[in-house]
Amino acid sequence: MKLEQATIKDIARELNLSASTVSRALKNYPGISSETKRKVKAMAEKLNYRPNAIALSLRHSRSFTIGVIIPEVVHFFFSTVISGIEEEAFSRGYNVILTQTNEKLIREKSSIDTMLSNQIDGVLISYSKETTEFGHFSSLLEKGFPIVFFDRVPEIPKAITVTVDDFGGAYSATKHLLNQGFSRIVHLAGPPNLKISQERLRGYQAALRDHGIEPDPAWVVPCFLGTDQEAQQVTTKLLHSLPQRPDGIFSHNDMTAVGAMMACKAAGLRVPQDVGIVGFSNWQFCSMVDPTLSSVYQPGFEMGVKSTALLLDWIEKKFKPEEADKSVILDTELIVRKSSVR
Amino acid sequence: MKLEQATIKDIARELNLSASTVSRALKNYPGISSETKRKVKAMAEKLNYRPNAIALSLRHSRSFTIGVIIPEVVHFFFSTVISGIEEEAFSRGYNVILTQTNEKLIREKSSIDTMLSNQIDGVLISYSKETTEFGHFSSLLEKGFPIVFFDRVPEIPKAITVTVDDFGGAYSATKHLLNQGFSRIVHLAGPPNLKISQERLRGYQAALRDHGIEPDPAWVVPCFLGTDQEAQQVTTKLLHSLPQRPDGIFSHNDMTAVGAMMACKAAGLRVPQDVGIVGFSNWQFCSMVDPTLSSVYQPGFEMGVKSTALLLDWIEKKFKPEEADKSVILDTELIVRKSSVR
DNA sequence: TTGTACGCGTTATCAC
DNA sequence: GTGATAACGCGTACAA
Repeated sequence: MKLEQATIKDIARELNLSASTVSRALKNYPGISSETKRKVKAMAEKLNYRPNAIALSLRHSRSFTIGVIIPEVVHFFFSTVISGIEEEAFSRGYNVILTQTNEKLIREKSSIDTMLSNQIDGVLISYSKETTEFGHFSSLLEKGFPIVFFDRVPEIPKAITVTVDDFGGAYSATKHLLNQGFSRIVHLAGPPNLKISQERLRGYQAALRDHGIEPDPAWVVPCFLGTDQEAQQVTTKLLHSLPQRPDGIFSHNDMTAVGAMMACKAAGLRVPQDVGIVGFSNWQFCSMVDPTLSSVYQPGFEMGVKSTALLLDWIEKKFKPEEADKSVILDTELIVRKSSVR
Repeated sequence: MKLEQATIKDIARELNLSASTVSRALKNYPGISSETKRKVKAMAEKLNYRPNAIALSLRHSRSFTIGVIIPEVVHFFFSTVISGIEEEAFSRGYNVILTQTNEKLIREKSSIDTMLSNQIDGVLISYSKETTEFGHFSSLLEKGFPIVFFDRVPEIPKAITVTVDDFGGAYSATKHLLNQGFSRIVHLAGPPNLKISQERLRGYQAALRDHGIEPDPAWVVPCFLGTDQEAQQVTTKLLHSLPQRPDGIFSHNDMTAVGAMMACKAAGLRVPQDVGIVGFSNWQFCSMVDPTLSSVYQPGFEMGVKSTALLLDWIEKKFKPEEADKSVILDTELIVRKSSVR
């Protein structure tokens, strides 16, 4: 059974009017008798009329729909971004169609394809870990198609981006550990093709240097999967392999920070007395683990709102992307909890 | 700048053919010379032709899009369900448009409205905590519009539902606590208008009775928000207000279970030696808290796949909802960790 | 083997 | 104050 939606024609037939009159009456056009308007609206109500957005899209070559492409919904951070996106989009009369790539480049490309088929007006993208070249983005950008990148942003010309201050967040996290008297600080690093990983690494290094410590590459260990299991293994190995046992860990995300914490506890080390730990993102569970985990808060909701606002402004031609650099960097905030204070 | 998509007409013009010939050639209709097909396809490639899904929707009165309405994406459980939904939908050629209600009834209703305007072919719903009457669902169902409910399902006629065995999960969780020697077990209960809450409560009560314990209403405490803070407060109060101190906690979700755990630790009680705790859902962080949290696993991904399969089968008329009860109950599994084993 | 005409729902434009 | 027509992109019954 398909839902038989009443159309303008149905209303017109019932009232012996033309479709155009009905259309005008519904939209309160001048030059329609108020009597007619009344009758039309009553009938629309009675037939439970709902404008057909598909027909409107076809007519206007505008779908009032934006696409969102993210790696995974299960990430707490992305969940909060989504909330921000929906908030802004709905309040401005746009729909949102969402796909996750599961970190696969193929999915990323096919998502864009189907979205274009569906005549989306623009797209918000945070790309996958597999993505290393950006041809599928830049070809669209060159045609003037509105794209705003958030969080995981490519370094290509004309790209409009919304990020957080990853460098600053990493810097203050590391500085905080140093201030607490931790000096042999390792960094569990994210995938190097993501700019956020690079920035967090740079922030870590800068803080060390400013504290008179020359960063040692051996103290930067890859945790590219970003899972707690991986971090647990890596950290366990780390505690034995380095010439000096690390006494601080700055991790590129919270899952890995918790993994590191578990590894430390399993090795008989006390957190924070023996090892100080700081994560990145401030996920829900930071306040639930024991000891509670210090972390760098990223304003996910705000990022969603801001990216969407930029995209819709672009779509609605409230600015031209070439006119000015509209890219945005949002502030982070270090949330100090027990895992890093001794 | 709008993206100037090439249309069938463009291809036709370039090749001095009619639009219909191009259309047929692209779809490999018989009775088109292979030479023409070749030329058309080459030109389609060259112009980067993409069929306009909007036009197709209008023509077929089918959008090949399904709607998904959930309370919140930030819930780990719902995130996994979404993954399952996307998986099944995409593999069968459908798009997904997602909205979250933020537990608001108004948002739920308006979401349905905009989705209907967008001519979705069917909808998957897990309703909000505010929803207590189901007129906005049943009126659609009566018109034969395909709706499949998952997880939070209403008890209305004709509703097709996919749930997990909440009763069974709660029963085995409680039984497990009893078997471990905990006997004064409280239940942190969810909102009573949700059937899942009722079932989890019933499972808890049944397990107690089967163990010769008559359930005491005073031992069932509301935790309707479902947050860890709320649970922490409630539990702290609980530890002092009851005539006998509880030695076991079965909570209706994991956040509240962790809140309870924190309250117990803060009160100087050891988990699991003094108090055994079991949660529900098996969120990511269960293995990250200390002690690790026992919980009832719900197959979220599978739930997404199954609900979507049912919905699409209905849409594609592979079954008529009135013919048979197609509702599905998925098995849960108790994951025993440290918080409940002494 | 290919072309013509029409309709899906809506609205801008021109006509009366 | 209201009606007829055309157009958005596509597919198909019918005609040639």
